[in-house]
Amino acid sequence: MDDIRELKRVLHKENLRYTSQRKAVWDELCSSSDHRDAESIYLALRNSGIRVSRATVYRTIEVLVRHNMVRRLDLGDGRSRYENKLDPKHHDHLICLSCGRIEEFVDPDIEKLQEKVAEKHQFALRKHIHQLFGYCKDCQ
Amino acid sequence: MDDIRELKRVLHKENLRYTSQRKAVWDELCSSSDHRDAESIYLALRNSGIRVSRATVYRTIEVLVRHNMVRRLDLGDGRSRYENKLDPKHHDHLICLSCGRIEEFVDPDIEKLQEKVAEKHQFALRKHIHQLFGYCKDCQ
DNA sequence: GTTTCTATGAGACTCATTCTCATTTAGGGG
DNA sequence: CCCCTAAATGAGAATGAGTCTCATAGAAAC
Repeated sequence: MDDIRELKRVLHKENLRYTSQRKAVWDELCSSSDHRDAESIYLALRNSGIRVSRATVYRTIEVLVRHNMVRRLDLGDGRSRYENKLDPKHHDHLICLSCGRIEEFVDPDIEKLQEKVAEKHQFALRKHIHQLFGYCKDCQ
Repeated sequence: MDDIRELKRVLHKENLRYTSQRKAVWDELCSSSDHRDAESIYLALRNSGIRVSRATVYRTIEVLVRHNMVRRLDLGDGRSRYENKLDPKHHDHLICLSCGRIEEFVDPDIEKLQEKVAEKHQFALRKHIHQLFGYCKDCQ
């Protein structure tokens, strides 16, 4: 991956050091486009022999989220999930209540309507959460 | 409040007993249309002299949510909020990132588009979370 | 290489929520 | 009204995701 450049750029900008652990966490988040929780990232790294602690995984994710390289998702089960956000196309999520499967959707009309709602309420919109919960076609 | 009837009906339907604690939690949730967390409900009841435990507050809310009398909100700060849902008009939320103020919104067009998205993905839609985060007019 | 100052790891800690289990209570007979 | 039994409750222990602490390791500057 050459997205390492992006990581270096961001760390440099904040006067943070480029370390093997920060690289490893970012690589792991780039290696799949899944919705990963912190523990699974921690375990994946440990299992591939990388010496890292949970604290560092959390601390690194924190930095990545702050710099918009990673998006934090809350699926309502008490564990945050993270997805690599370098691929810049915005999307929201459909979540199956039975099997947990996650599908992504984009709807420009909804996006526009959201902006109108915010405007009407005089809110300066920064982000949104839009999640549809139901049963996927295999679970109905 | 005469919504006590609704509580009795639901408890009866599930062969659960009508207790003073369950009544108190439900009353408290009806007494304001706010977005309350479990601790504030617990404290409000204790302060008005009602003998109840945190466990019972949580257990009762669980029943109320299961029976659609209460909606659970997740504002992303690690504490669930609850709102009385007897007043049946559905709404979603605008949340101020600075002062925490919550405004409600309804947009029938968005609701319709959501259904279309679910249909396109062959999901049987059960519920959704739609939250807009930004800065309210006082905080900008 | 030495200095300096940030990053890390291990494990303690926090805090919302859930669980356990001994005790109390609701509610249907008698 | 009282009894009986299963369900509900309270107190506090347990859980689990996430954060904090602090001694040590390692990067960057000199």
